Amino acid sequence: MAHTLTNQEVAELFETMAAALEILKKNLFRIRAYDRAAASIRQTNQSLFQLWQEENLDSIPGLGDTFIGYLDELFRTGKVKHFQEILAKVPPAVPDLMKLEGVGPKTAQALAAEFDLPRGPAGYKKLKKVAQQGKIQNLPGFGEKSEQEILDALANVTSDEKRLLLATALPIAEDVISYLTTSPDVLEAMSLGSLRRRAPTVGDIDIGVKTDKPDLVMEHLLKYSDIRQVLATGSKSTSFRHQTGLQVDVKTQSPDRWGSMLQHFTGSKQHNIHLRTLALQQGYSMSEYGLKTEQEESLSFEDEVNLYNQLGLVFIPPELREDRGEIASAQKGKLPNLVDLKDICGDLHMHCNLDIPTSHDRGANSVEELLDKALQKGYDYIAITDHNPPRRGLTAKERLEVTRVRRTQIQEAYLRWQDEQDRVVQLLIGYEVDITADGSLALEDDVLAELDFAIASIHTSHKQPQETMTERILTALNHPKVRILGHPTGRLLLSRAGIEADWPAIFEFCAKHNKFVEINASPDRLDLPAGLQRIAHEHKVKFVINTDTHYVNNMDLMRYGVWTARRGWTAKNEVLNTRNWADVKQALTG
DNA sequence: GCCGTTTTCGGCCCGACTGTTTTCAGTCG
Repeated sequence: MAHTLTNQEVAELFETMAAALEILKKNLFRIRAYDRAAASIRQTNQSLFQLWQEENLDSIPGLGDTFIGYLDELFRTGKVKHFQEILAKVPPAVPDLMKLEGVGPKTAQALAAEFDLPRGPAGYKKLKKVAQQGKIQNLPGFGEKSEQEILDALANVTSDEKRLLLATALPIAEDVISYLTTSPDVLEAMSLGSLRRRAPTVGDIDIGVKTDKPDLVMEHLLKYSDIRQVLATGSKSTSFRHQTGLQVDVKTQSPDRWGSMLQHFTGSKQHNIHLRTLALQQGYSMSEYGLKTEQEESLSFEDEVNLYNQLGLVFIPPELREDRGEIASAQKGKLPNLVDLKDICGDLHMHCNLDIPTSHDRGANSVEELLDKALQKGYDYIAITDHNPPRRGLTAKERLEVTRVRRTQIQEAYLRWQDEQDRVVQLLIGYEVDITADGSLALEDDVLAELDFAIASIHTSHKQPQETMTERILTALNHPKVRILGHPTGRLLLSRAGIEADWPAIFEFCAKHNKFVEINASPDRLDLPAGLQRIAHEHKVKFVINTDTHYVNNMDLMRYGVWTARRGWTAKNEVLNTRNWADVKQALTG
């Protein structure tokens, strides 16, 4: 009987092992190997368990023969004997204690051993008690301040650990940046880290400031009104907890080293480690300040392009910096020509507010409002794709009837609107059709025949087993009217994992039958995820980037879809809605 | 314990900040 574990659970296990080995003062590089493997597992989109079943675990960087052996044992038996032996040697409370801010393996070990702390909430409770009694400050290596810090960390333990959607964090960062730039000493300020890499969710906000007067900038920053608590402050770096609970790190750098600082704090960590290893091979030691030769000569960089070039690489866009092969590709000068927001010529998935029965939520705005916005954005075409009429409560005949009425109403509104414009915005009329649990579409063929095209999406029964799900999707895609697979995995960031399916089989089908795979720009979806896009490329799949607009201003979220596509290494020529109207019309209705 | 346009052995990224320290260890990113 196999034991299913999520990637997160396995990653945590490896992190716990790394901490235990550190406490036991084992070889530093062995510890680092566990940490690297954990990081690698965390950022893998594919299920580790599934990869194990397919004997593909060696495709994950950082997993060698030994680790793969451990994982094999873990998935077969639910435990790893070697891990249990190691973990038995450290107090059981250590992993929980390490979740506290400022508490690492050594501190956790010292506290757990001294006070005989149990694991979980009981351990936190006892720790709080001894801290309040002033018993911690008397331990060697501890003092009054570290005791207080432990109390502060305990107070934050529940509210912490939160990740936010990219679209939630970005405006917070933009507010801090706009405050910073009110100081004349700030020459430039921009978000770095996972925010700049446009990761789907972010755990903190990193901001870089270009300045010649770092002390004055930090002084200015500490007066920012939304600071809840200052965590650390110096002239190079200040960290604070924002009112929202999010941690914000602000770093300063002089203009002559701005490029190195951007690179360093944009990360990712794994990308930087790889890059520094490459630098070492070329005789440089690399840091946030620049490169140093073996003769201690320093090279500084005002911008990132020069820095990458110095290492023999073409510039790597931030979205690619995840150590997923981008460094090797940049050495060969072979990075894809990534799609850009300005390449987008239209939006092919949006919902309007016509009073026609729909199976899911209707849009909030009229056809004319959507067209106005499309014109304003310079689009050449849009598609209005409301949810299909429901199966319950309507007869097949009524579904056909409301579909015809809808089409007439949209067309009349469109013609009236277009008549008043100098520029043409082309319009397609479709539905977003539910893929029902058995793979049939939620509409009859004669209703589908009324449409220009259909997007097929899963909105129910997300938990079907992989084989059923795959068959279900392939059956739906097989209908000639269906041209787009909408929000393919159905994931909702921070709340729902995506479906399990045989993606290579689905992608192969899509490529062969000219079906387009949607990259949904809705900030809580960002679906198809980057890792699956990479697999889709291998099968020569074409994509379409859509906003799935329900409120007219959602059309401005297109940039999130483009960023997601870029993170998946998707090039302009792989995206349908970068093409002209004739191509799009042919592709969706031909 | 991983990994290889130097290698199947011998390397393995770099620095800021903090607290408790008389020169540094621990934590974090």
